[in-house]
Amino acid sequence: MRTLERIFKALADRNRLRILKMLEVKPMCVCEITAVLGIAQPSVSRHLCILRDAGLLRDEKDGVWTNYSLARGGDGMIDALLLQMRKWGNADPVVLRDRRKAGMSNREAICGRPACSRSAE
Amino acid sequence: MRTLERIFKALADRNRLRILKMLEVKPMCVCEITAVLGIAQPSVSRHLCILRDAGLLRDEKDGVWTNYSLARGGDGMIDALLLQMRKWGNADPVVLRDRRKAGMSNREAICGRPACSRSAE
DNA sequence: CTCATATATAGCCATTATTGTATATCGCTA
DNA sequence: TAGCGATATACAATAATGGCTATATATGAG
Repeated sequence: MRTLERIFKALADRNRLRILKMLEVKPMCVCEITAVLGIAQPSVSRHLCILRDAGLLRDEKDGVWTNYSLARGGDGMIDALLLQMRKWGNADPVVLRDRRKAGMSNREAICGRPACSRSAE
Repeated sequence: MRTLERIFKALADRNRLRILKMLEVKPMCVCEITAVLGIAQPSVSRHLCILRDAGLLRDEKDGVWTNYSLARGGDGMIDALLLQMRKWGNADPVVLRDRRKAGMSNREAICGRPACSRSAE
């Protein structure tokens, strides 16, 4: 019950839904998600934290970056919910725009300023 | 997106989840639900309103009473969600207790005081 | 070591959500 | 019509949420 409530609380926010819908396409790092959402980075960090704590996302550190992706293969409840979610909201203009933005601006385009020396990637 | 958010917001509350889980067993009127939840009646009314506006419940007036039941046969999204919900939280102690209470105390037992003249039912 | 960058945390503020009390509304019965 | 009970609405107080700014942490480069 506590778990169920936490999951639904995590889903009960417009920006967090946007995050989930864009992560359905591909894993993304915090700076990419921040660029798409257009809100402050700390806000994004907190949203990601809430989604992760609810079990909906997993994070994987990759050097300086933290990549977030949809959780899978864990709790059956989460899997079922994420599977359902994939069917919903795909025609929403905001989701479409976010995905377009996410597709265009990959990490290099966002964080890849000269001073960042991201050439190793 | 707006719809999705409203649905999840409706589900993101402990007492509203309790309401849904007890309505999975049988339709109930407001006074029955109030007796089970143990919170003030206006609060219950408000919760029911939120769940109904999200499309999760439907209400049906029956004389003095308003019976609430799970929505069905309407939006595919709601149906799928309610179907999933039936699988979750059934072992939760709170859900079990609520259902036991709901089963024992039918409307007559709750509202059926002598002055209420519920003999017609 | 020092700096720059990516991400997380802390603190504060504005908004929203939840609750209870009081009151209004509606339906039934006498 | 008067009265009672079931439900809904109004309102005020408190709590929770989401956003931003500032700062801390961590990782890699030089």
